[in-house]
Amino acid sequence: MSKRHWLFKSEPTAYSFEDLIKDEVAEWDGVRNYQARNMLRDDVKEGDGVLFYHSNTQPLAVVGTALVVRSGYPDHTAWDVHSEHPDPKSTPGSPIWYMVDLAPDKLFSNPVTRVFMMSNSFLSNMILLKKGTRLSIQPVTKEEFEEVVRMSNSIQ
DNA sequence: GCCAACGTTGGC
DNA sequence: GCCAACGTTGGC
Repeated sequence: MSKRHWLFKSEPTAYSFEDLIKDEVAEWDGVRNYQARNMLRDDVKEGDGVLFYHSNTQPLAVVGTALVVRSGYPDHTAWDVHSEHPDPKSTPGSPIWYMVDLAPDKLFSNPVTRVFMMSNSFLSNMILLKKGTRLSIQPVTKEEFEEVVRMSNSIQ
């Protein structure tokens, strides 16, 4: 089983990369989209690499990398009526929603902006850069992951 | 099972 | 603030 790579979106006003650094480990809870759920439940594994992207902000950018430190497990906030995203249909006995745990890896000294990424033809197949995609958990290739890291290092 | 209405995401 | 692109809901 080789390591996979992902891109996780987060609105920094809700949860930023700085928050992740402060917290050291975060339960990536609250994902309520079936496509993203399936990846969290089945495919996102401990040790996988994550590009951490800030959405709905300025500048839009990948701001660092993170590591998956726990593979998919049931999102217990779903059956907590006081949580941000309760779902009464999900129960401990038959969970619907899943999450993983993330830890920060590298904070980019220079964020890789969406505009910069769009200028790089190597990244043209990234789901993030396609029009209208709202998926908050996305697979990226090893090459795309490494290219974004390289772009960050290339910025003066 | 279809599809219109509605709500949300998120770039611009 | 606008609106395109989706996902979900619910009437039929």
